[in-house]
Amino acid sequence: MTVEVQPVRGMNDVLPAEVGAWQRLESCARELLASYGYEEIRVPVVEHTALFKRAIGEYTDVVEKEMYTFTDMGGESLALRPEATAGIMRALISNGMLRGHRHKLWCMGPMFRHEKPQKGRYRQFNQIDVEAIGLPGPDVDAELIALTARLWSRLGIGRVRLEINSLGTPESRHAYREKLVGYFRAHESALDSDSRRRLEGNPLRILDSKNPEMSAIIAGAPLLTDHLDPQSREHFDALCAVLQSVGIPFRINPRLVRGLDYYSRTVFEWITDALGAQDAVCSGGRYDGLIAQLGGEPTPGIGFAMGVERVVELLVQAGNAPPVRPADVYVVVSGARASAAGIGLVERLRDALPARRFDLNLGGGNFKAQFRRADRSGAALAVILGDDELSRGVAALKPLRDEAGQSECPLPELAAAIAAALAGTVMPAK
RNA sequence: GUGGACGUAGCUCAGCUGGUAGAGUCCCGGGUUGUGAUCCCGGUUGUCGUGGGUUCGAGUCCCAUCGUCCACCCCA
Repeated sequence: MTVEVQPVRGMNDVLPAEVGAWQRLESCARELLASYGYEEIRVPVVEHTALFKRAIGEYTDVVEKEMYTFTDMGGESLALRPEATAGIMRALISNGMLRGHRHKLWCMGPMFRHEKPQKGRYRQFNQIDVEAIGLPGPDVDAELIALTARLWSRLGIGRVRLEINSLGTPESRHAYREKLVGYFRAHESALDSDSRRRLEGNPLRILDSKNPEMSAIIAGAPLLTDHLDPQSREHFDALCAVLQSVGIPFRINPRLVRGLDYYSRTVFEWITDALGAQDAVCSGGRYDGLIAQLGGEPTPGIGFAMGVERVVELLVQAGNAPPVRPADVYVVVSGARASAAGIGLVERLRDALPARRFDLNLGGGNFKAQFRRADRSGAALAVILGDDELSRGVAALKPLRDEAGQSECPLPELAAAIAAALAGTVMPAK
């Protein structure tokens, strides 16, 4: 295939056969978020590069090597958003929405990261992003997690489990980080090359290493959980208590750290064993310092991002992707007069039965071909209108999915007859 | 960014130690001058991912490149 008709690497089409699973997730999430009092916000896909550097952290992988950055014609450095939180916080500040107000917001759309694609990891990918602003928690932390748990159960997704941790305040995390670096420096000869590199940039991530040879040394490392400041400790204990009281199982993972710099205190991650190496389905945490860091009035916040492609994959694997819904009625026309009258007839049927799906044979074709199309369309019922029927003021009705015979029906009664014939079939969801 | 596997019809795939590309499916037409899933008959479809090289001759061997998948890394 020539290069210009290939999609850009890591950027995928969602085809009609797959789109049902996306719609189910989207409508389910919309409904659920509304029921928890969250409002939708839409923000640009492009922001100033500096915003992401400030928010996410200049020395994170996301900013350092994964951002789609470009200079626009005015000479400004802009970037395709690699995540949504920064843009939403910017919107709250630029629209003067803080001033002590609380906001519960969600946002859905594409994100961009220049990574090497693999299963569950794409260069353009979609997230459902949920943010609660102006609430210090831990009550909102627990509610947000409960919301995600409810989404899984509504979608019938079972292969996920929850891990939580607390990163403490920036101060306590900084103190812990010193201690951790000291420990790893003392064992530097035992570290692999990845871990040595992280010692400078992000020593907390060493704890997350997948290298089995590192597990012994990691097991001996000081734990973040043991170095929390008293308020963070209390916050975290309260969160755990609420989760227990509402019956959401979780595992405390003291090695759970997040990749973006802005997180503090509560972090959580829903992980799965069904997606290969990309096991994070939905993750987030508290970012109490972020808004102030961006120049807004100091305001606490917590949020999470859900990987839509990953959740859709789980939905499909669970067998809960809705099947493509075929037409209810296929209309076969024959002869010049009937062909011309066909569209008028179907338009009247659509007026009478707005929830039903009508597939009018388009593009001609002989009877055999039209019936073949009718069959393959999956329609339950064929309506046949030929010049003969037209001149007698009737149409023929033929059930395609059972052995009931063909019948004729006067045109004025056709809609009622179709409604009766389809009575046993599923009406489409709105 | 690093490593491994793989690219043959729209789709799923076959193609021996190099000899000039095949099956199923799909689609279209006919058998049935107005009746579909089966059956029978017929038909269309390929720069063998791309570009070089070796050879009398390359889908097959070599090199490069692009793409897909998987893992590392990173993360949703």
